[in-house]
Amino acid sequence: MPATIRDVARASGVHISTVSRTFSAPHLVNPETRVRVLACAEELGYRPNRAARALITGRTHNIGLIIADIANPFFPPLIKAAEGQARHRDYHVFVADTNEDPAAEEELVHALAKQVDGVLLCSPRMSNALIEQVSREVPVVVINRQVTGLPCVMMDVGQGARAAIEHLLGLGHRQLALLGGPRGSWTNQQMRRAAGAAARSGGAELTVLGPNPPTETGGSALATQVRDSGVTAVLAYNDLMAIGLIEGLDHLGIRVPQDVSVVGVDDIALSRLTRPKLTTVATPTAAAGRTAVDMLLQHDSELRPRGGGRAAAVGDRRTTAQVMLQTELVIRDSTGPLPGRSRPGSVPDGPGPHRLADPGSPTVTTGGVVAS
Amino acid sequence: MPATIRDVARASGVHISTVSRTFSAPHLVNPETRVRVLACAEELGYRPNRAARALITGRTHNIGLIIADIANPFFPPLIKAAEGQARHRDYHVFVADTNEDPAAEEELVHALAKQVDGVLLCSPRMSNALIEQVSREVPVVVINRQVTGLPCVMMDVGQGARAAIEHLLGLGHRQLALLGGPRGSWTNQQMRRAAGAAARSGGAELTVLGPNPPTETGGSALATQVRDSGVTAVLAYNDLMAIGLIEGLDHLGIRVPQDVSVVGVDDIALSRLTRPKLTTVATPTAAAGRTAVDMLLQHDSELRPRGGGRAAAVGDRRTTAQVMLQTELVIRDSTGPLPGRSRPGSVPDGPGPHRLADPGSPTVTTGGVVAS
DNA sequence: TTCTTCACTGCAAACCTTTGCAGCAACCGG
DNA sequence: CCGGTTGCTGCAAAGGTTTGCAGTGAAGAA
Repeated sequence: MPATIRDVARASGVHISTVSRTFSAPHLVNPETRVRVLACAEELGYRPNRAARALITGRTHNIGLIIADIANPFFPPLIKAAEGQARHRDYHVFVADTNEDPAAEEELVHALAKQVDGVLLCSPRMSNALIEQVSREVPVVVINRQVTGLPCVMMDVGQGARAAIEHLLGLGHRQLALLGGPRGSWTNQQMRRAAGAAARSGGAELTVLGPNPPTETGGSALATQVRDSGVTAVLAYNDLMAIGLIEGLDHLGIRVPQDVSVVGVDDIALSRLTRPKLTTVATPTAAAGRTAVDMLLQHDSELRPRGGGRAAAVGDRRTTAQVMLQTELVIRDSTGPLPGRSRPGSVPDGPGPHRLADPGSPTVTTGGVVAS
Repeated sequence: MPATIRDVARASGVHISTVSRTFSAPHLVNPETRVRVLACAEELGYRPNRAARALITGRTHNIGLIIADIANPFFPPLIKAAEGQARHRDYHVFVADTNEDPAAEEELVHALAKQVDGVLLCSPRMSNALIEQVSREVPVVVINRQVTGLPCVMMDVGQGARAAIEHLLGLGHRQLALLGGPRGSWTNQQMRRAAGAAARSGGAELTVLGPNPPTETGGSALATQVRDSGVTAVLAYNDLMAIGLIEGLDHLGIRVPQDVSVVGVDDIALSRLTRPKLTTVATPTAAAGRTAVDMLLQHDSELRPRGGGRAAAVGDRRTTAQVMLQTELVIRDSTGPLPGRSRPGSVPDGPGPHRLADPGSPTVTTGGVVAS
């Protein structure tokens, strides 16, 4: 039913190669011929078959985006930013969700491999070794993880966690807890290390609870543990867990921030909607999406050798940069002074969130260019 | 670099067709040969090129899912359900986001057309005529919209809106407002019609405000209008708008539900997290995702004719069913009795949500099978 | 022994497109 | 009038796979 290039050629009385050129190199064909061909194509509803084109050009003009959990509101801004950036470069993004399952992750990248020019691996749960292996099959940019030899875009959650801990120390807290995220998460490691160091150097004690599923339920399930541990302030792996925890504490009759302070990570839209509004470490998710697409497509314009070897596909790994994006602590209403010293009952509604305008572009390249 | 079928054939000393059969019809090849071929394939890291396979079989084993806005928490459960169902049938789902833009929508389905076996059009914003047109290019199942002659899965928001209005009437409200959704939304029409009828037959007045963007901001922007209109209860197009409205009213010093009652639609996870918890119309989004995939793939097993015509691709339209899924009103804390009669200050925390277990499968086929 | 059947494998066409090369006509400068 | 350039078009190979058909050898039946 769908018209092929041959149908158009027949209808317009030219060779198929002329039709092909009409679409992929219009300047090579006579204007008169061109309009005739275009008219026929229009009439027949012809659209070039991208799969067939990909077979020979080696370019699909698609990129894959693999993420752990679409339902986590952390991802949509990243997805949208990546889509927008890709669209500018005439690429499409296919999103796939792995349900936090490393096996599904691997299967997906294999399924995607031949249908896309590269994949963005976002917050991968699989091992570094496996990532390196799949990166030999298809160009990969890793988001939210550092793996040597591969292009990565990371968010400096270590710095964020440190800022959060220091904020809590400044409020007088000395008994702190960290709600760990999922096993296999690089972010989790970074936070743990940085938070631990910050707490130690502030003379405070940090209890680590976890690993846990990085969801609201994961957070609320920890409420009793948090209560029993006697801590007065908590840093959660992400906002969802923080919100879940607040919810769970509420059920136990523990108030936030009067009795316990809670800090999240991500600054998802939701964190502005809950009561109390969440103090959190804002991560530049949109910038991460844009940057990752740029890195994957940086060699876009390079010509592809015909015949000889396979395509020097997009994202040729001759220079692999590693980019670290900055995070920022946004102070809202879920943190307050240590219970003992608080002016009871009143939450300081004072200065409100002291946050700079949306980071967007202040991307800091720490890794620079690394030869591989 | 990536190994092709030819490399494997050479390595294992057989013809490429044997290699091909080893993967797509193992019973046709000698067990000994098979293990040898598999071993070589394993060693070379060979994976069949799905694009090339699709070129000849006419089946990509991919399905496209086009949605208006990934950031809307309404969609993720649907996406996940569709992915799960597809995986069972050995299909992959590619998700794409249109940013609520009808033009992007059309472009996307064209881009997807040749790379998938069918597309799920979820809450489309384009015209019915356009949908019918693209459905001639690629099999389509429409979600959240009724278009005659095409398979559709809908949620009965009309019934939901009616139930919501009746709930509000029961609480004594007579001045009602409906916060409209985006232009081009079928759901919007259904709600408007049903809510209008229910209000009329209850002797109440219904003001329609809109159209509006179906987001939290869209809701909060309407706060002053709602105040000035003097209504005492509001039904919003979706939960996001409802939550935004509550937020906006809060800034104006108007309390929910004491001063104004608010009902949302969708029952997104978030609606259980805000304070007050949202009264809302629960929609069976997961079931919708599953059902849509099933409908698209129902002719999966049919053999494809070689040569002759093009593939009788998936979702052959010989019988096109239209399925209507039921919705359910979930009463929580954002609705209360008419201000005049209320016991001031206390929100009835009483019976809590009186909701049946997650609907899941109670899917009701209203349309039955329709010849096309 | 001869014929049939069977299990397996090879051959080659087909899917739809891109692209290097060659052909061809018209035009230009000399 | 000739050699060269320019602008356009056709030819055919290539890309990786599937699959109908035909061929092979061996086993079984008559």
